[in-house]
Amino acid sequence: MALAKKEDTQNKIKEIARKLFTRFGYSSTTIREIAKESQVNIALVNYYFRSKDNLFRIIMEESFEQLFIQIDPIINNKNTTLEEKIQSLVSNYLDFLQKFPELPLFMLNEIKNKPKHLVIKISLKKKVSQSSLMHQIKERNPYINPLHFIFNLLGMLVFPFIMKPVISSAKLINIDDFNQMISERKRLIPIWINDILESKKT
Amino acid sequence: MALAKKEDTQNKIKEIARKLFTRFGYSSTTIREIAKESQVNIALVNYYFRSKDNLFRIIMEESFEQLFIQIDPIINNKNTTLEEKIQSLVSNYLDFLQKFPELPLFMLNEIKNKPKHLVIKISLKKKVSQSSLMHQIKERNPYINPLHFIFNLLGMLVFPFIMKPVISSAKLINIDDFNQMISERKRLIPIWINDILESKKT
DNA sequence: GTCTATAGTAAGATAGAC
DNA sequence: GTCTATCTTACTATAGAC
Repeated sequence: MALAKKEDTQNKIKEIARKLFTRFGYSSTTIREIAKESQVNIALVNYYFRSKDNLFRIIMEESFEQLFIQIDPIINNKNTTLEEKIQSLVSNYLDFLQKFPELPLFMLNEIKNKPKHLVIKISLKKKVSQSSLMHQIKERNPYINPLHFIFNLLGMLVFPFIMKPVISSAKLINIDDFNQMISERKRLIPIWINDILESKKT
Repeated sequence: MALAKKEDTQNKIKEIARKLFTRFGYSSTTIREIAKESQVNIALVNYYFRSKDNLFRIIMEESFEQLFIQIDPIINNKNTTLEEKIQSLVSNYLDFLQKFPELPLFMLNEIKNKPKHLVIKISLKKKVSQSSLMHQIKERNPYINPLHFIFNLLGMLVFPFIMKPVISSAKLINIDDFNQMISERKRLIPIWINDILESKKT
């Protein structure tokens, strides 16, 4: 009972913290606000997580893993064609981003501001460059650095969500039309990526 | 003479502030640090700019204008073809981004965190949707919402710079290879955009 | 496990001297 | 125009009671 309560409270604090960090960033989020929204005292947050910095680090690591756990099994599946991988990536990632639309901008910005949090991710290079996806891209179009296609694919997926705050503020389109466009992109991005992979080899 | 000194100091403070705000964001930048780097006292910063918030607002407005002053004359030029517009956009914007690589991530993040700063930009909708570029895209491919192409074009241009901190931290590629890739993209993006504009109309 | 109370620090802002 | 000194506030963190 005490244990269950403990797990509950600790987890509640973490999830509130995740929400606030993701929305407002590290510096604009205070332990006070986290405690208040979690309906506990400031001291308790530090009791469970020792410091604001440590709490943030835990959340960053979890978010990072969440971001990459989506794509890792897809890009390293040896039994799928390039087309199947792209289709699967687009579909899974857009679903994921619709659930957590603020995650990419938050992560990218915090990584920029505090590179120390990135110690774990040096493995990223090996993960990406040795992936099955990378090899298949290289095979399909040997004339162009495959990173270009990674940039293009990731950009097509992520960029609308990074622009979302601007779109909302400027009332460029409303939220329904935005979601409508994301649905269309599930169908269109694989076609576009295929087009540019097949593009004239100059 | 006193006037020249005034202009000098005021401007120096603003440029230091711009650098710090752009690198570390609003909340992580302190007036103390701005003053220190500008080699003046805290009081002087407030003397010239009244408050941190006001200084930030001025810099945001200038940065925003700088971002759009690049593209406005290009997308609204009635005497150029779609291909010429795209070529010109890609070339100018990548040059601009190589000079100010941190600007997009900074702007996008601050807009997300403080939407109040976006009052001026409701005109953005009219600017974009009524632009000559938008009409030409619609003409070229009437089957797909032209915003898709705007997303794709902007994403292809901006996304590598938004990813730059991750790339550096993860040592995915080094800075020379990055710049090399940006140069290649000046040539490649217009080709790719043309490909997806011509894509099968499903 | 959870709270109150408080120490210690750092921030934004301004009054007043030069 | 520029600085020193200071007020006020808000933050992180922890000691100690329950």
